[in-house]
Amino acid sequence: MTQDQTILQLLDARVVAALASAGCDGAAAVITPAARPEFGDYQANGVMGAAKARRQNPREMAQSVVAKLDLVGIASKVEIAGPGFINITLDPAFLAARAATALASENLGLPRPAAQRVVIDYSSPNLAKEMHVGHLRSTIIGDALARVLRCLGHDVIAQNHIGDWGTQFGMLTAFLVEVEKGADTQMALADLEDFYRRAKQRMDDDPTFADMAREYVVKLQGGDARVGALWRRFLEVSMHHCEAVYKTLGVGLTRADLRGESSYNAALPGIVADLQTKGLAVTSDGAEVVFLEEFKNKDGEAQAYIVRKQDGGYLYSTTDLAAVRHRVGELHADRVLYVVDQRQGLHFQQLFTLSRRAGYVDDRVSLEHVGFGVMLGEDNRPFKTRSGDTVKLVDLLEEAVERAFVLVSEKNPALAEETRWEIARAVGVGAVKYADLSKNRASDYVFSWASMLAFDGNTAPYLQYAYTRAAKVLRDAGEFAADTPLSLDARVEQVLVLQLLRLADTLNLVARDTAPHHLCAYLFELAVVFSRFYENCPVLKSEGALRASRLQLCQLTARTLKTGLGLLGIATLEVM
RNA sequence: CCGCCCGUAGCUCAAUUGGAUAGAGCAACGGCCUUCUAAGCCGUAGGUUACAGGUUCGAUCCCUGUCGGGCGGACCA
Repeated sequence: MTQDQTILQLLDARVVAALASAGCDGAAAVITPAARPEFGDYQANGVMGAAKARRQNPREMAQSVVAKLDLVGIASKVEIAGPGFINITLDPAFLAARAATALASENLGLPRPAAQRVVIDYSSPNLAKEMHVGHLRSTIIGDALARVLRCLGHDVIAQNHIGDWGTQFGMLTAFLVEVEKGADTQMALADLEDFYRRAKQRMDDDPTFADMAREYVVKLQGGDARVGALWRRFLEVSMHHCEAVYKTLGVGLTRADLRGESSYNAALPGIVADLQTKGLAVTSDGAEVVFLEEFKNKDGEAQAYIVRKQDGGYLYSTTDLAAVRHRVGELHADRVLYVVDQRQGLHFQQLFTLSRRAGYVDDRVSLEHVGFGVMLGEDNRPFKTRSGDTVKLVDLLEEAVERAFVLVSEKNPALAEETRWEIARAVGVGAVKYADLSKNRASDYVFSWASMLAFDGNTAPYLQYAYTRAAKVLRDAGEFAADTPLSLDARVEQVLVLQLLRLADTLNLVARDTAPHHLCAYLFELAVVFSRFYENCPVLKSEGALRASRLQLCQLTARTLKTGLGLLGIATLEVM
């Protein structure tokens, strides 16, 4: 059983109807949760705007809207305040009934909108190197969005657009041949960063090697079997590194989601030829270039978007054009999300403009660059360690788990060591992910070990802790009548239910704005309200219908926290 | 030179897209464990939302300008 409307949507529909009856056809209701407790539970802000547009007195219009407003069985109080706000307090019996429906539902009563096919391009590491902290954001933001959109009933196709093609693979495969004379492949590639550095060094030191590397690029691109085999071996080892990180992170990407740059290689000449045929690409200084007048260069002329270099090589512009054509033409995407850092904003604007002009994407398809800010160091410069390297993702996660283990052992020394490690993994990795996901993705943010590895306050462990508290109460309660009508007498119980019932609105917001931090904020607020309830409303010590009612609130809270954290890719624990 | 993003409490971040008295966490200070896990709860303090104008019933949000940061801008991605 699912609700066909959230409370917010229900109120919106009712207020819109009332506005229409009051002579404001088409006016928006603008419902939001109440800004302050004394304003009730929800407020409608639309009257002021409607009155302004019609040059009428907003207070009077609010009067006539409220007179037409039918909230029988929904609200216990409707008031007009300030310049024309309509404040709505919901009837506790209505809340209780909605909560009961959510409890009885398999999926917490989440609505299922008309499903879209959504292609999400995320993670997309460069396989020439090891994943570093910079890859964290794309990976976990994309993963969270994929989970949320699937939960809402959309058909999500993940595309891990790995960097598995390009000139550096000539150098790497050539170097692989050299090192294999001495050691075995696994050993040599145990540390990819090191391997890359050594290969680069050879390039700089030895002209003969550099020539060989260039020759290998040509061979690889020409389909040479031997170099191709080396390339595949290298990728295999590199993918294992990535998969280890995905496993630790709890990210759902699999081999089936791989669709690397190399897979578009064969399509690139066709893309350029097609752009030429359509009169979009022209030869300029030996390169194939599309001039887009939407974008001006420094002389105020149409800016160049190069799709083939002078030397005949292709660029990521070409690859991305092939990819978007594939995603829309063959995967039939209604919406394509690119979870790629903000610096590539201009590239995506050009890509989107050109792919529409070339007819690869029609107007019904939404192309969205889900850009995120770069990670900065504490000096506000792009994040690097003291030695100038970036921090490897595996090292960050390992550090987080170890610190969490120390803490778990302090708090709960009686637990078996293996159990403590299990908790430490969920807590440590959860903390890192939450620290990142809880921030607005658009702005740059400062990397700090302290805040990534914090376990108090607005952090994943706080949410996990709230879950274990609810779970423990339920375990200790034993059997209870789970269909007892809810009695929401205490205000804190009403507020808890109100928050519980806002999950669907939150997920809609996350899906619309591609912004997982709204879900973090929601879950934090839920945990705060639950903790307040937990402190003020004894559950196991209460009796009869009240006990059963409170146990159901624990149950709905536990399920909501588990679901919500699950959508962020963060594990919950029965004990911590 | 042009373009995009950003500037909010000491620090790290929010603010449901123009709504009411700008909210959290950390750090600081004070209180609460013979009552379901104190990774918790309650309280105090902390703000001219970079600055100056403008638009209107109302601006952190929109417009103009200034200052300060980050990033892009023909052959890396």
